[in-house]
Parts: sequence; structure tokens; C-alpha cells
Amino acid sequence: MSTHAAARVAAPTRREQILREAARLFAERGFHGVGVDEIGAAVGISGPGLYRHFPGKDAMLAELLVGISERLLEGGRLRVAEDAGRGGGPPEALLDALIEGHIDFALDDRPLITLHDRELDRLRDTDRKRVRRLQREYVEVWVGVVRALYPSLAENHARVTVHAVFGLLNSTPHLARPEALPGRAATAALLHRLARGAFAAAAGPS
Amino acid sequence: MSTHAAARVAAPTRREQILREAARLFAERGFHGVGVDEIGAAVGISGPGLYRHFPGKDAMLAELLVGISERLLEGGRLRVAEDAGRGGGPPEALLDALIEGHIDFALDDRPLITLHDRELDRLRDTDRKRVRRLQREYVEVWVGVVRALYPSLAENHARVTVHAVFGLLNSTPHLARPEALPGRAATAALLHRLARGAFAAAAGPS
DNA sequence: CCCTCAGGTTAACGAGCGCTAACGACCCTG
DNA sequence: CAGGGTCGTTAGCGCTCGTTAACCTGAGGG
Repeated sequence: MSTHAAARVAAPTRREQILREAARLFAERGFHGVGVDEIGAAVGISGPGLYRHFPGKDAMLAELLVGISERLLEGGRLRVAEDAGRGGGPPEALLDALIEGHIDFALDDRPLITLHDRELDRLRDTDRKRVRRLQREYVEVWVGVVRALYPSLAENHARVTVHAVFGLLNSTPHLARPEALPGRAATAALLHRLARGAFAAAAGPS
Repeated sequence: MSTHAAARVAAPTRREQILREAARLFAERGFHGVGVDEIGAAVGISGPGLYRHFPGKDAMLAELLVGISERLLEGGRLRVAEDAGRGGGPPEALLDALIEGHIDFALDDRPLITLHDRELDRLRDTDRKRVRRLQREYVEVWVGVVRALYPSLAENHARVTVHAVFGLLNSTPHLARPEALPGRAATAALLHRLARGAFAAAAGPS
């Protein structure tokens, strides 16, 4: 689509390179802690060359945060729709699908997950509201599924629980030494069990 | 101790005011997003007056982060020591005490909890290493208690689990609208159940 | 062969920020 | 009542950083 031949693996465009490196740097040292020269250097060009691709530093962060929020929400909705399309299987399976999808994000897009709940307040008002809306809708998708599975759980309790489980699932990107984790599959399985355990406990005694 | 009479409730010294407001502002807008003039204004003095109390802006963040890390570790060790002093009751009770103590921090010192895992990288090398050491020791206290209760749980799995439960417990300070929470007691009870459920699930199937 | 245009370059500007300097008001003590 | 220490003030310096301006280069097309 981009050049002429054999672009099967989609050679990353310069814009994508920049976004990727900016995400990594922002996650490592914070939005204000990274200069444009540094981002440029990370992709082999220098400083103001970035302005050929983005109107400003803010725009990079905005695109990153809006992008991941949209992908999370879209993924969640897709899984709910697939479940409904199958005629609605057991509610546990749907919750498992949501958990698994979120874990994939957390383990594979670690810088983005970090930015997602750390640098939101550095956005311009309009972008921040948009991201917050997407996040809220994503939470509501989960709340709906959780309450279908545990009808006894009050809505505000379900919301706090979902938020807490996000904190749980998003905890691994913050780890200082990622190499101390068990393998990817084992970590994913463990996180999955923890999340299910938390949900079960939320609905339990009360 | 400070002035002359009736300092029962410990009228906050200027230093403490500054730390309190700085913590709030840093948590709201990030370390680099807050200027010294703003911190000064928040306590009724202006800008460079802060330098009568702190050698620099970095020192405020360092004192905040070292302080909370020390208090968390100290609290954890105290509870373990109390338990040992009682001759070692049921292991569940000790874990419950740790959870309850951490929840108290998360709900009562929200800005500090936020800073604690968000702004660590803005510290000078020496301070950052110190905070990291304290955090690591705190995790180890939990890991020891968890493994006493669930001996089948491998050590690295226990560590990931403890980290994840911290993410879970620390999730409420990140909430956009804290007023949407149930009351403090209900929130604390819910978080407590979630944490216990996660630990139980960690030790469960696998 | 020239023109255009995408995608760079370096130089420099302007704003903001942390911090220092110099100074002043107040309170205590001898 | 002099003197000093505490705790402020305002002015301003120096540096960093995001952004803009002006210029350059190489590839594609009529």
C-alpha cells in the first residue's frame, strides 16, 4: 500500500517510528522529562525535523493516548459483539475474553499502558476529555459484563472493582526489572487468575 | 515541643504545610508540571521563600518519596513484629493486617501513593536507589507473609502477585471522581476482599 | 533540464523555570 | 535599645526547551 512491492510486514513509516520511540521515552522519563531533540535522535533525525510529521510535541502524546484508548475500547466491544453473535455463551467466557485481551495490551504495549494512566493530565482540554470518555466507556463495557456474571454486585462496587482490576493488570509494566518475571505465558496466566479471583471475591461475602 | 503552650494537635509547621501542598500539586500535574511559585502560593508565601525550608525543588520530592516509603516499610515490619510477639497467630490475620495498613495509606494519603509510583524517576540517583531499596524491602515483607500462608506459591509468582495487589490497592487514588466511591469503610472493605481474593486465586489452581 | 515537493538541516528566538542576591520586617534576648 | 536570627520579599540571571525561519538536497515528472 505504501511503496511498490512486498510490503507484507508493513515497513514502519517514519511517523510510526516516531510514535513508537516517543511512547518509550515518555514512559521512561515522563512527558516533560523528554525533549524533542531526544525523540528526534531516537529515530535518527534531529530536533525540529519532527515538525514535518507532527504539529507539536503535545500532538504526539495526544495521538498515542487517543490511539490506545480507542484500541482498548474497540477490542472490548468487539469481544462483547462476538459473544452476542454466538448467541451469548456462558458469561464467564466473555469475562475471560475481556481479561485476556487486556492482558495482551498490558504485556505487549507496555509503554502505552504506562502512559495511559500516568500522563493523561498533560493533554490539552479537548484531547483529555476525549480520552477520558473513551476510558469511561471501556470501564462501562466491563461493568456490564461483570454485572451480568455477578448480578448481586452493586453498580458502584462493580465500577470500583473493575478499576481495581485494571490497576492489577497494569501493574507489570511498572516493574523495575521485567526480566525477573516468569515467561510471558506464565505471567499472563497468573494475572488472569488474579483478576478472576478478585472478581469472585467482589461478588462473594459482602 | 515547638512553641510554648497547648500544642496537643500539633499545629502544622510551615515545612509540613509545604510538603503537604507540594504532594498534592505534584500528584495533580506532575513534578515537572508544577513551578516553585505555585507551591509557594499554595502555602501563602511566594516563590523563592521556599528556599528557607528546602535546598531545592528536588529535595521536596525526595523527602516525600523517602518518607512514604519508610512509613510503608515501617508499618509492615511493625505488624509482622506484633504478630511474632503474640507468638504468631493464624497467618491469615497477619496478611489481613498488612492489607488493612496498606489500604489506610492508599485511602488517606492519596497524593503520596500516586507520587510513589509515578514520579520515582525524577529523583537524583542516590535518592532513587534509596526509595527503590525501601520499596523492594516492603515487597519482601509481603512476599514472606504470603508464602507462609500459601507455601505452594513459587517465590517469583508471589512477587508478581504482591506487585499486582499493590496496583489493585493503589487504584483508587487514580480515580477521576473520588466522590463516586462508596463510603470510606465500604471502599476499604471491598478493596480488602479483592486483595484476599487475588491472593487466594494465586495459590489456587496452577 | 528545470521545477516541485517531501523531508531534512542549522540558527535563533522567546518564554518559562529553578535558583541566587540583596534587602527588609519582626521577634526575641541581653 | 542595640543586635542577631528567622522568615519573608522582589529583581534578575542563566539555562533549557518548544517552536519557527530560512535554507538545502535528492528524487520524480513533464
